[in-house]
Amino acid sequence: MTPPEKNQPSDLPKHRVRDAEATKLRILEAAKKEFSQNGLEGARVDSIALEARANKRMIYHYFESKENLFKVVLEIAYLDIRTQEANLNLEKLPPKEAMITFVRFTWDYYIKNPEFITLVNSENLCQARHLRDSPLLQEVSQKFVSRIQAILDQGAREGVFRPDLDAVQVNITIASIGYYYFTNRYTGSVIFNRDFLSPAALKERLAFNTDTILRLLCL
Amino acid sequence: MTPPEKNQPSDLPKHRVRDAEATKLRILEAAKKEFSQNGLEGARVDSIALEARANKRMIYHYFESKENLFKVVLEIAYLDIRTQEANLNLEKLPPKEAMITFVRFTWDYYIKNPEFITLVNSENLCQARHLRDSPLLQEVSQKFVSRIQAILDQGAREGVFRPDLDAVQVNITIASIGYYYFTNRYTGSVIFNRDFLSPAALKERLAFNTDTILRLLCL
DNA sequence: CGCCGTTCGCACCAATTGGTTACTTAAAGC
DNA sequence: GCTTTAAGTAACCAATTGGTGCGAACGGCG
Repeated sequence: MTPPEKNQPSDLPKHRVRDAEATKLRILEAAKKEFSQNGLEGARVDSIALEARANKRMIYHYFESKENLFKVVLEIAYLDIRTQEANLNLEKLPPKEAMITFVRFTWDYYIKNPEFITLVNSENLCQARHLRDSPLLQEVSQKFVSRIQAILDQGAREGVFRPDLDAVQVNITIASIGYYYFTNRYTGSVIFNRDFLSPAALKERLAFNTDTILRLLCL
Repeated sequence: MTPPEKNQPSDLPKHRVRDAEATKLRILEAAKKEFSQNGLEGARVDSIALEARANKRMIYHYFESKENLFKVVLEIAYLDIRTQEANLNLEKLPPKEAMITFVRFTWDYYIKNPEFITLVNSENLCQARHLRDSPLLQEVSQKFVSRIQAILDQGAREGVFRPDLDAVQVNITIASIGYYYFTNRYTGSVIFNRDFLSPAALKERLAFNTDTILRLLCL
């Protein structure tokens, strides 16, 4: 009797075709999942290898150590959110619309990329020792802050925003009111006896957050 | 030659006096420190025993397992912040002053109890499985929300606050703008190239947060 | 004083962990 | 085709981990 899945011609072969890049990507994807679910200490290298359908030896071949693998995963995650944010082209919008869009983008990003938050939490638990010397990340972040500052300044010039708003403070506030909601959704659900992730709750919270930020920014 | 510290008569004796309560307390204190520094998975039972100057066997005797020890530590931490908050007697203050005091209290609590934040983060990493069934905590939290709601309602009646403010949303916002600042201070310092914990930065952020909340609450 | 439960300490275990040695095999270059 | 380089595998290891078995000793009670 032939195997039923004939439409997968020798799919999942015993000896996979050699493809270093694909293997690296699978490892990175599996590592992101494992690290975000279990933290840096809780993550198991064997689990990552299994999930990536790669041999454990390959992980050490490509990424040297568990710690370094975490560092790479984290850097990619940071670069991703900054890249997507840059692609919003906020500077082409009126300041108020730009900030509303930015608040919504940050919110949506957390929803679509829940791993990001737990990865950042893990990095802070170990005092950011992995990206302490990451000049690329610092440069990208610097540009990011400058873009937000330009929007705030433009808004002030147009008379819709308060003058002298600090982009760092504003950005911390925007990130925090979304970040906290998601990172603490489990304890929050217990304490406040609410489902934090119901569509209604999500919609209500985003509206609340947008309102909070507009009240903070506008004259 | 006699030992110099005569004022400590046989302090740190080889065979410590038997005191179950004191031993439990030392274990809990050491556990809080270890869990908050290394997370649930990263924490080492041997380290806790060493730090507590107790035998590892005692930890399992009094607390059954590492997981249960974490649960007890976490519950105590939650009860502590709620107890201190209740002792503020916010209801005796005018609504606006009450909320300003509450924002400052939350902020100060995070500064004085940095372990609280990392413990909560650890609990959320494992989806709050330890305090999922903690009726005591749920009851305390319920009263806490009611107190804040009473203040918001009173403020609305007096015409200083907007009507129909949701105490849960407001409280999440107040907690978040402080919590995020501290939990992400390490990655934040790298990304924004600032010292998040300098006295000037702390003062500025508290002022910013108080302003943010007043703009959110007031008419 | 002597009993006995509680408090404590040592040595130990089975299981798991991150990481490695030694080898095989596919594919790119000539 | 043949060689060389790199991709991939399996078995293994030393160290560490959460957790225990068991005996010792302190101290309250009768």
